[in-house]
Amino acid sequence: MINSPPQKYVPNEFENKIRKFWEENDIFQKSIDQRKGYTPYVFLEGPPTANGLPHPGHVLTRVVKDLVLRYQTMNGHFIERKAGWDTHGLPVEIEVEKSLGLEDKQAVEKYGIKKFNEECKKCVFKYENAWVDITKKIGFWIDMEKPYITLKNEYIESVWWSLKQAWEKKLLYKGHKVVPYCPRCGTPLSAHEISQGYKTIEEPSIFVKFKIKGEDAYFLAWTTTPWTLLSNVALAVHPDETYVRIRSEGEELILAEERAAVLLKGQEYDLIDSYSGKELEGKEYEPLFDYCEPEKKAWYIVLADFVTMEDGTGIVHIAPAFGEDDYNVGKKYDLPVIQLVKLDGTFPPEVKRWAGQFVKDADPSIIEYLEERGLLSGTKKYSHEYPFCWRCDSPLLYYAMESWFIAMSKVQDSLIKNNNNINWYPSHLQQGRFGDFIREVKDWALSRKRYWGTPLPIWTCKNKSCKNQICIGSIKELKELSESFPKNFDLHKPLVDELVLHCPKCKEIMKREEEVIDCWYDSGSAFFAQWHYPFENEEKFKQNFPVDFISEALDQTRGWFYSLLAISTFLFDDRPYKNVLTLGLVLDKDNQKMSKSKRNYLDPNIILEREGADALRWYLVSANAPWMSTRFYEQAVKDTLGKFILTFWNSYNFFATYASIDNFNTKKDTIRYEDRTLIDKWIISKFNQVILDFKRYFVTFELHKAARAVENFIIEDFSNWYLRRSRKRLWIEEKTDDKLAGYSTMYEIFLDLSKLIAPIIPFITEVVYQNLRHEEMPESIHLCNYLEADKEKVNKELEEGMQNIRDLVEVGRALRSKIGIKVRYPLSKATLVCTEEIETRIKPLLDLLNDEINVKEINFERDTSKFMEKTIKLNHSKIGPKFREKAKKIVEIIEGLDKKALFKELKKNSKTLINFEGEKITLDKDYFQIIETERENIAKTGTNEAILLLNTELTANLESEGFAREIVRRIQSMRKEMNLEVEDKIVTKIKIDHDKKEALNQWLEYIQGETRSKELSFTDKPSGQLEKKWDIEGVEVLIAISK
RNA sequence: GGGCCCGUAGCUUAGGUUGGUUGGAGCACCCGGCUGAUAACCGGGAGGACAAGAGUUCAAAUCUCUUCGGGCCCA
Repeated sequence: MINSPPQKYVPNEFENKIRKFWEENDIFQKSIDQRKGYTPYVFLEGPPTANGLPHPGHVLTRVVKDLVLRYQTMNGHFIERKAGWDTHGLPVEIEVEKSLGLEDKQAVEKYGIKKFNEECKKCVFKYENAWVDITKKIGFWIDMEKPYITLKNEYIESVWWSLKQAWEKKLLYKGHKVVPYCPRCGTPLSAHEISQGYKTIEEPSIFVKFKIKGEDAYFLAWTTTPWTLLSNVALAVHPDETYVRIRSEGEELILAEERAAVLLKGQEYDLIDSYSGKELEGKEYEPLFDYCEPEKKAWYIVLADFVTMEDGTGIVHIAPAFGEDDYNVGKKYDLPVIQLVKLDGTFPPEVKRWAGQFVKDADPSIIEYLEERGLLSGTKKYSHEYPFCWRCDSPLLYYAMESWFIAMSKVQDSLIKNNNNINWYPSHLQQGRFGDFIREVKDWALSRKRYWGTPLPIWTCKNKSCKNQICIGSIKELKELSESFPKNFDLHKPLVDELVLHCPKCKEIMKREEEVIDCWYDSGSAFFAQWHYPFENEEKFKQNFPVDFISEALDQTRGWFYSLLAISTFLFDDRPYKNVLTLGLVLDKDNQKMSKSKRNYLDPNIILEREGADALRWYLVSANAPWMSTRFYEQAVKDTLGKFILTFWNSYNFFATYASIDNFNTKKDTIRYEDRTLIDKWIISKFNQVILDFKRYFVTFELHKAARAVENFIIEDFSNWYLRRSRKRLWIEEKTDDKLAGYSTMYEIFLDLSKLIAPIIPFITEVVYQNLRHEEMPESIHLCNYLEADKEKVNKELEEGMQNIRDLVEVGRALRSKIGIKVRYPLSKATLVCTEEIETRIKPLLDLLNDEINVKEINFERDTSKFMEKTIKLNHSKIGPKFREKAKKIVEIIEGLDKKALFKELKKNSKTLINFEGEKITLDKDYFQIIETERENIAKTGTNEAILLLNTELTANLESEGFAREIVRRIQSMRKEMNLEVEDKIVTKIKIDHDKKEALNQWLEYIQGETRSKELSFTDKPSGQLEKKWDIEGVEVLIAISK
C-alpha cells in the first residue's frame, strides 16, 4: 500500500527520522554483513585531526567517500569502513602551548613534558563529538566505534615495526637537514609555520672577489648573506652557461657572460677568454677566511643547475650549513660542512673578530672588513622575501640541523614503478605534480625535535667505545631490554626516555635519540598499522592490501598520498592503493580559501539544519568535477534544494497522492510493459539510458556528470514532460488500463530512480523507498542491489520521435504567443509539413502535440504551397541608388498596384512599365524580391524536422469552448484557495450576462465534470462559502462555490 | 622564485582530446502565458570583447607562446 506522503518536505525533520531508523535497525552494519563473502572493495580512511572543527572542505571529502562506498556496496562488494584519527603533530602542540600560555620549548620543558603531553592527548579529542556528530548528520557511514587512532600503543608499535624494517634495510640514517631555524626560540620551524611569516625586506647584497689559486685573477660571486661567507666551502657555476674572463679597472675577473653584459653595462672592459661552466669545474681558489681547517677538500668550483642568470654574477657562493641547495651540492661533491654559527645565532669564539655577535648584526662589519682587504667589488640594495619567526618575529636562519632520514632516494625506482601502477583521478597528477615530486625525491627527514609524537625508537649506547645503536621494533623487544617496565604504559615521551635499557653488546646503559617522528609517517602507516600488523590480523592485512580506493583533497598529494606510497614502497615494494581520487578544494563565495583565521565560511551544521544533508550532498557532487575547486555558500545549496530535491519530492508526492487515493496495488494492478502506452515506453527508454550513462560516468569518477545526467532526466524528462503529460490520465475516475499503465510506470521509475541516486542522497531516497517497498523487499534501500539497465527497452526511434514532438510543442507555443491567441482557446486545425519518414515517426505521438497547442486536428502535407502565397516586394537598396529623388515616388506607385498582377507580369516579361508623372519608366525584375507570405488565417513556424502551420480562425464555437475553460480555471483556483481535497465535491453558482450564458450552454457538463461540481446553476446573486468577481477578457463574471 | 590546475552572461556552468554555420544551458531579471505538481511549469526578451595580447591557420573559445587574475603544492 502506498501512503499519501506529507505535502511539505522538511529536510531536517525527515533526515533525523531516517537516521533514527538506520540506527534502530542497525542498517549500516547490515549493509556490510550481508556482503560477507563477496568481492571486497577496500577503502582506507585518511584520518582527520580532531583538534579543530570540521569545515565544508571536510564535508566534501566525507560525502564523496560515502557515496562511492555506498555505490560499491549496492553493487555487491564487501566494504569495511574503519574510521581513523590523526592525533600527533605540531599543530596540536601549538594549540596546547597557546592555551597554556607557553612561549617556547624551554617553557614547555619547565612545565613538564608529561603534563604537556597529557594536555595534547586531551586536546586531540576536544572536537571529537563535533566530528562524530557532523559525520552522522551528513550520512557518512563509517565505523566510528572501532577507529584506528595514531596515539595508541598498538598503532605506535606497528609504526615502530616498520621503522625497524627501514633500519634493517639500512634506509634509516642520521644526517643533516637545512631547516629554517629561530635562534631566539632555539627551534626549527615547520613549513606551515614559516609560510605564515614571510616578509619583504631590503638588505645589502655584495659582490665578492675570490682569488684564483696561482693566478692573478678572481671569481666574482654575489651573496645576500655576508655572514655565511665565513662558512664558505665552494663556488657554484651553471654547467651549460658561458663564463667570461675580463679585465676591468686593472683586475681580471671571471663571471657569467650574460651577467657581465648586465652588470658592466656602459663600462669599458677587455674580454680575455671565455669558458663553459663545465670547463671551470674543480678550479681552486683561496678562501676568504681561515677560521677553520676543513677536514675535507674545499674551495673549488662545483657545478649546479640551480644557478640562475636572473641576478648576481652567475657564480654562487656555497655554504652547506646554511642553505638547502648548498647542502645538496655539498653532499654531491663531498664537501665539508663548516658551521661557524652557534645555535643561539652568534659567532663562536674561534671567529675571533666577531665572536659573540649576532650574525645578521655583524653583516656591516664583515662588509667593511672585505672592503679593507680589497675583496669587495660592489654592493647593491636587494629586496626579497625573507622568513621571520611567527612567534618572536626575529629573522630565521637556514641552518643545517642533525636529523634522522629515510633514504627514499635509494628506492626511487620502486617509487616510480609503483606510482605508475596507480590509477590517478584526475590523471594529470600521476606524472604531473606527483610524478615530478617523485622524480626529484629527497630523503625523508623523519625526526622532529618536539614532544607530542611517535617517539623515534632508536637507542644509542652511552659507552663511548661501544656507541652501539639499536632500533626497537616491538613492545616485546623494549621490555626485554628494559630494567623495569610499567604495567600501564604509554609509548610516548617521557616514559620512553625514562626506561633504562642495557646495551645488548656491552651491557652499558643506552639513551634514546630524543626526537619524535613526523606525523605524516603516522598517517602514512595506516594501511597496516590500523590492523596492528604484523602483531595481529595478518590475514586481514593481506586481504586488504593494496587498498582499492582512497580519496582526499588536493593538498594531500605530497602529504598523505605520498607518505602512504613511500612507506608501502620500502616495506613491501608495492603500491598501497589502486585508485586515488583527488578532490578539489572547497572555496568560499569569492573563490578564497576557507581558513580558520578568516572565518569566511558558514558552519556546515547551519546548512544541514536549513537545507539538509541531501541538498548539501547533491550540490557538492553535481556542482563541479570532483577534482575542481568548488565554491561553497548557502544560496547554492538552497538553489539545489529548490531546483532538484523539491522537484523530486513534488513529483513523488504527486504520484503517491493519486496512487494512494486510487489504492493502486503494486502487484495486482501492474500492467505488462508490452501493454503500456507510448509515453510510458518512452520514459522507460530514457530511464534505462540514464542508468547506462550514470554507471559509465562512475567508472571514471566523473561524478558530476553522473549527477547532472540524473538531474536532467528528473527535471526535464520525467517531471516536466512525462508527469505533466500524464496528469490527465490519473484524473479519470475509473481504474482504466491507461491509468494503471501510468501508475505502473511511475511506480517502477520512482523505486529504481531512488536506488540509482541513493548513494548520493541517502535520506530522501530512503523516505521514498519506505513508502513504495513491499514486505519481501529489503528493509532499507541501502540494502538493495544496484540497478542493471535493460538495454532492450532503450528505443532510440521513439526517443527521436518524442524529441521532434517536444520541439514542435515549443515552437507551436511560441507561435501562439506571437499571434496572441491563448492556448486555452482551441484552434480548429494545424498542418505539419515534413517528410514521410518524420510523419511515421511522430504520428503515434501526435495527441501530445494536439493537446499542448490545443488544436482540434492535425494533418500532414509534403509542401507548404497550399498555405503560402508568393508576392513581390521592391528592393529598396537597388531602387535608391538608381532613381535617387524619384525613388520615394516610385515606391508609392508600386505600393498602389495590384501585387498579384504585378507578380504575374514580372514572371512573364521579366520587367514592368510604370507611369511616373507622364514618363514611362521600365523596372526589370532585378528591382524586386519574391517573398512568400502566409495566406489569410494561417500562421507558420517550424523546427529542423517539420513546418507547423496553424489555422488561426476563431469560430464562435471555438471561442465559447475557450470561455468555458476560462470559467473552469477560475473555479479551480477558488477550490485551491479553499484548500479543498482533490475528491471534494462543490456547489457552484455563476452570474454572467445572457449572451455568454447562451454560449456556455453546451459546455455545462464539461465545467461540472472538471470542477467536481455536483450542482451548477446560474443566478443573479450567487452566494456561497467563497464568492469572487472575475474579469475574463472584459466580461464580468461572479462565481460562488461551497463545499 | 619554481611546478601544477583553473579563468566562458550578474551567478553556476556545457563545449576544448578531433579547430569549421549564429558559443549552448540553468539560476536571477523583465514581458506574456499555463496550472489541482505551487519554493513548480511553458513561450519570449535582455544579458558574452569565451581574462588580455601575440602567433599558427582559409578558419581559433578550442592548438602554441606571453601577460594578468585565482587556487594548490614546493621554495
